[in-house]
Order: sequence, then structure tokens, then C-alpha cells
Amino acid sequence: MADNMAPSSSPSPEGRPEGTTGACPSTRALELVAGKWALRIFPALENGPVRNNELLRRVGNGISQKMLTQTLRELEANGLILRTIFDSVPPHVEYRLSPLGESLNRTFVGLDDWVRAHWPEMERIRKSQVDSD
Amino acid sequence: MADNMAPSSSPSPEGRPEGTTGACPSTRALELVAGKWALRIFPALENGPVRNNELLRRVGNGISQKMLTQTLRELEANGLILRTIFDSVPPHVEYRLSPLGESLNRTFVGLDDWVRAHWPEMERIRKSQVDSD
DNA sequence: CAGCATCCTCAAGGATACTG
DNA sequence: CAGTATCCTTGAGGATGCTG
Repeated sequence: MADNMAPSSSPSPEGRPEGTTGACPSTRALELVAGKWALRIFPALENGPVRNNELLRRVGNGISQKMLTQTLRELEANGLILRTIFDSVPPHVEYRLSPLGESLNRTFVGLDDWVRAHWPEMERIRKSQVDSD
Repeated sequence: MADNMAPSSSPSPEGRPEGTTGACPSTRALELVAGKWALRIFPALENGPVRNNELLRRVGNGISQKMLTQTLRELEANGLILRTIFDSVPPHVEYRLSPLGESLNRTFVGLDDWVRAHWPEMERIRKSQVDSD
């Protein structure tokens, strides 16, 4: 844990610090932030606070309550998500992106856009390869 | 498979198509492209062709030959990586990013940059939370 | 409703050994 | 050197049931 985090001020000749070491922070952050479910949760929170159940539905597909909570807690612990507890008789909890989380989400949107733009090409390549195989 | 891929031209009122369905392509692409090892392989290929062994060393950390090959094949099948076989007596194979792969890598760089910029803040938050706990 | 605890399954992935 | 095949371990994650 807690490795030193040299800013981009002193990159290697190749450009960025690059993965010869294999300990680049993005790797860890991805694993932290993208436990495969995080990527699904972020867009579900894009337009405001959402409650547990709603979130469960929004993320949908194969997520379980367990995984949702677990991922949510991790994101919260890293300041990417804010958890608001309304102390009402039927418990009411709201999750929303923190400013930091929204910032990260913007990066995700970039990735999402890339995929949208290039997915067809990838699909084409996939087929042409089995074809020439 | 082969879901329709509406370009960002017709987003939902909220912004993008958003994950109510849970079948957004970025999810699948991430799982395809980011089998957790892909993210490590891309930077290792940033500055030109690399051979299997070298790649194994470059990615380093916990990757095994099995996982390397497996991931490489998947990336290749999607046109993100090019595999060149030199038919020499000691087998010689080179991997490099395709133009498509380089394009995707640029997105990864963005993510990487975000992490570099915000990791300290996340770390601070992490600590302050256990503090106020 | 939110969410924790428990049990159990299954497959991702490591280690090892072998081949062209 | 590059790559496959096999075995085996581990833990991610689902299902269920209970609580405040």
C-alpha cells in the first residue's frame, strides 16, 4: 500500500512512467474503482441521488444486493460516492456521485464513447478473422 | 450479440442511453478489453513491438504465461493487437498495438492521468474516513 | 427498506510439465 | 522461444435468511 506517487513531472523518455514496473496506479485504481460493477454503478448515478432498491434495478443484469453494497461501500470509502441516510421509519438511503466521482465518471464517459464509436469495427474484425482462419 | 449501436446522436433525456438496461456496450467492452490484464498490457506495448518473454517481464507483477497469451489472443481477435510471427528457428513472435488499439490506449491514458491526478485525494479521503469513523 | 451474515458454487487464474 | 494442456487452488460472487 501507500506507494509513492510521482506526478507526471518526471516521465520516462518513452512518455509516461510506463509499465515496466507493473505497479502503475491506474492498475490499482482500476481494480479499486472498476471491480467490474463500479463501471455499471456510475452511469446509474449520473442524474442524481438514487436509493438502494432503485440502484439495484438500474444496474440490473446480474448484480446482487451483496455486490451492490460491497461496491458502493468501496466507492464511498474512496470519496467517489456520497451516502446520505434519512432517519425515517422506513429506512431511506440515497447514493450519489461526489464531485470527485463525477469527475471520474467523465473519464468513463470517454471510454464509453470510444466503445460506441469503435464497437462495430471490432465486431467486423472479429468476424473477418474467423473468416480468414 | 450484435445489439444495435445507436451513436451519441440520439441520447436519452438524461444524457446518454444510460444503464437502466444494464446492457450498455461499454460494460461488455470493458470486460472484453479489460480482463484486468489488458490494462497492463497496453502500456507495455506503447512504444513498439514486444516479444512474448519481454512482454511477460514488462507486465510483470502477477501475470502468468497463461493469462498473457489468453489476454493477447482476445485482444488480437478484436483487432486491438497485431501478432507477427517470424518463421525463424528459435520462434520469434512480436506483438504490437494496432491503430485501433493505439486509439483505445489513448483513452486508457486519460484514465491513467485522472488517477494520477486524483489518487492522493482519494487516499486522503480514505484516511479521513477511518478517522471520523 | 437497507443491509449484514452465512453458506456454497464455480470459474478465473496460478503452477507445472510438455511440444514444435 | 512461444505456446498448449492439465491440474488445483482460491476467492469472487450468488442465494437465502435474519435484523433494525
